[in-house]
Order: sequence, then structure tokens, then C-alpha cells
Amino acid sequence: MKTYSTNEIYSDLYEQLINAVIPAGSKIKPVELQSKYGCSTNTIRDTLLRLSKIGLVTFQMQRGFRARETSPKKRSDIAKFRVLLEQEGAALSIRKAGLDWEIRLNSAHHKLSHIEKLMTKHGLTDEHLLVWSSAEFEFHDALISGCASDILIETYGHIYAQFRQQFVAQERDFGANYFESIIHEHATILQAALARNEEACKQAIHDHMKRNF
Amino acid sequence: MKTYSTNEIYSDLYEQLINAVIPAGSKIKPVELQSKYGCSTNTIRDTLLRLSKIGLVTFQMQRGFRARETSPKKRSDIAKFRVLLEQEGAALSIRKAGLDWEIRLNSAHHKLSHIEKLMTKHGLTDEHLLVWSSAEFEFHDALISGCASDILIETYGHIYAQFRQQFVAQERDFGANYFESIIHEHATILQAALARNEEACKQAIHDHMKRNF
DNA sequence: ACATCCAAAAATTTTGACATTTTTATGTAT
DNA sequence: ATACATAAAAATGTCAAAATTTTTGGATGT
Repeated sequence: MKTYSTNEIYSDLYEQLINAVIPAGSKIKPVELQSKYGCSTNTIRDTLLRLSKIGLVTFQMQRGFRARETSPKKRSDIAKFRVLLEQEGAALSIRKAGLDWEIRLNSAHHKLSHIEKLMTKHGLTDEHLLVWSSAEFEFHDALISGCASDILIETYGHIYAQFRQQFVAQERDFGANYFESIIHEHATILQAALARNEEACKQAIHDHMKRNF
Repeated sequence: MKTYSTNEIYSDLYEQLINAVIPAGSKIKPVELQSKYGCSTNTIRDTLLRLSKIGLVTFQMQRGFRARETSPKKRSDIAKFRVLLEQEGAALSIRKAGLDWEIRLNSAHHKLSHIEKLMTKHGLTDEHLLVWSSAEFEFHDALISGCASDILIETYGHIYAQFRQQFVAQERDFGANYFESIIHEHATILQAALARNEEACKQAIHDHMKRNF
């Protein structure tokens, strides 16, 4: 039987939350996870407190932990906030960042689009979705990486994680042709960013997200 | 000798961090706080993990806790990010909020300006600064409270706390006449908000913060 | 002087037991 | 039936000690 280090417990729970294996809004009881991870309830508690930092888990004194709740309103809220941060991060990057940024962005997009093409050809398995999810983050993260604001990048990371948590159930339903639009949208963002066209890039980011509002 | 409940430990540490009684960047050792609060190191650890959620404390595995570091660059970063969030929150409020919002904002400003006038007449004691600090937050929080975005409001709260932590040392130095400018700036923000003038309000928020860039 | 290695000390993490609080289930009265 | 009180069960929080890891300080050699 596999034994888990603390960091592995963290990553494992992170993934389960991101992919709604632990469904949004559901209660998380340390006692129940104890046996799976082979550690004390206290270690689980510790890990859940750390996860609550990035907003994947909510915590209330004497009431324990929950996977962050979801609702149409919350999803819309997160999506809009994500647009705000990404637009600002991208605009700052376009204004200030150098060649390194362009290269990083370009290669992140290359990787992402490779995976996306694969997904339209073959069906989308759970495993594909996982790889795609991390490549998609890398692309959007690269997009804002030139903004020179650590706090913006840090916050964006949290919001992106929450976004995935809230929308993963939806994405599974849209099916393969959904990804054809996504491919085009990512390309449009990339193009505007490399052309250093701030307004076009903001628009492209907005359009990429507007189905989630 | 005073005994502390868990929530009191949290609030006490929160205030110490906000007011840089625990200086930015300094190490925080559970063992040393144990005797003061009359509890186990584990409870302190727990509390510090909760404080790390709002960014007042940083945590690294096997390396413990620190009050978040400060530097000119970080202060500038926080100040700019705060402007971004507050501008967006205020603009949305102006666009969408109703009479309740106006009333809340107005009364928060009334309270704040009362305290600020007191502070210019008499000197600024540490106690005054504490009252002012919470009234100032209430004002800015009221300003964005009509934005209908829970995640924006939540994030703003974290950023505001970090802002205080980073700048409190500075504020003590500026002295009493510093508050005369602040009074005027707050009034300008209020005026623009109540006049539902989005651009003027954004400008006023920017001007309020620009000394910290 | 500088780096490296080692042992002692200090700090952090984990644990299992115990105390407290919340939730659930049951019974009683209105 | 509904509401309310109460007891049992479950979940959460706290603790002190043990295990692990990091840091410190000194001895050694280059």
C-alpha cells in the first residue's frame, strides 16, 4: 500500500479538488482521509488549512472543512474576476515585458495547442483533461508573467485554481467540439499579445471567458 | 494573567501583524508565543496557518512562519494592486449599487472624517492610529461593497491587510499634517462615488494611493 | 581566511489521547 | 404533525510528548 508524504497528501487533495473528484461544496472530514493517507487526523487538518489559503477549501471554526461551494452566481463571479486579473496582467506584460516573455508565452502556447489538437481528434479522457488543464494554466500564467507584479501573479494562481474547481464539471459536458473554439481563442490571445496590442488582447481575453459569465 | 481563546489569539496576532508590532519579515516561532497565550505550540501553528491565508504570514514547509517581508518594490506592488481592485470595485458599485450602498458609504466616511479631524488637532497616538486604521478600512470596504462580487471583496480585504502591514511603519513617520491631505482625498473619493462619476472616482482612488507607488 | 564536516541544540512536524463542541437521533409535550 | 428538549454519536479542537528536520557552533583541513 502506497504511503504518502505530506507534500503528496497536499498535491493529491489539490488535484482531487481541482478536478471535482471531491465535489464542490462537499464536506471534508479528516477522519475519513486518515486511513487513505496513513497519517493522523491532525496532519490532514494541517494540509486542509494550507489548501484553504488558495481558496479551494473553506474553513470555519468548529465546523471543519468544505470544498468551496459552487453556484451559477459564484461561477460567474470567479470568471469575471479572472478576466479582470488576466487583462491587467496581460496589459502590463505587453507594456513592459521583453523577449524572454515572448518566448515563454510562445512555447507555452505551442505545447497547449499540441494537446488541444490531440483532444479534438481523439476523445477527451480524464487523463487528457488533466494534462490539458495544466498546460492551459501554463499558457495563461505565461501571458501575465511579464507584468512584474508578484502579488498579481500569486492571486491569479489562486483564482485560476478556483476557476477550474468551479467549471470542471461543466467542461466535461461540452464535449470535443467545444475545444475547437478554445483553440481559436487561445491563438487570438497569443497573436494580440505578441503584436503588443493591448486592447485587442484584453478583448480576446474577455471573449475567451464570456461563455462563463 | 489573561487567558486567550483561539479566536483571541488570532485577533491578537492579526493586530500585531497589521501594526508591525511583529515586524515585517521577522521569524515567528510557535514556542515563543506559547507562554504568552497559554496554549500548545500546535494551536499557535494552527492560527498561523489561518493567518497565512490572508497573506500576513508566509509559510514554508519545515521552515516555519514569517511575517510577510517588505521592501520598496513589494510596497509599490501591493499599492498598485490595491488600486486595481479598488477602482474596479468602486466602478462596479457606481454602476450597479443602490441607495443602501450610498448610505453605507456616506456614514463610513462620516465616521472616518470625524476621527481624522481629531487626529490633526491632537497628536497621533498609537491608539488613535488603531481606531483610524479600522475606520479607514470600513470606508474603502464600503466603497467597493456594492460591486456584487464576493471574491473581489474578499481579495480586497486580504490586500488591504497586507497594505497596512507594509506601510504602517511609513505612516508613523509622516506625522500629523500628512492626515490633512488624506482627509481631502477621502472626501474627493466620496464625492465622485456619490455623483456616480466612474472616471473621477477611479482618478481619485489613484491619486489617494500614488504616494505609495 | 575559507570551506567542509560533524555533533549538539533548536525548531518544526507528527502522533495518539483526551476535551470540547456540533450534529444526529430519539422521545416527549403541545 | 410540529416543535422542543435531551441523550448518544460523531466530528472537531487541544494538548504534551516523540520523531524528524533544520540550524547553529565548533573542530578540522585546505
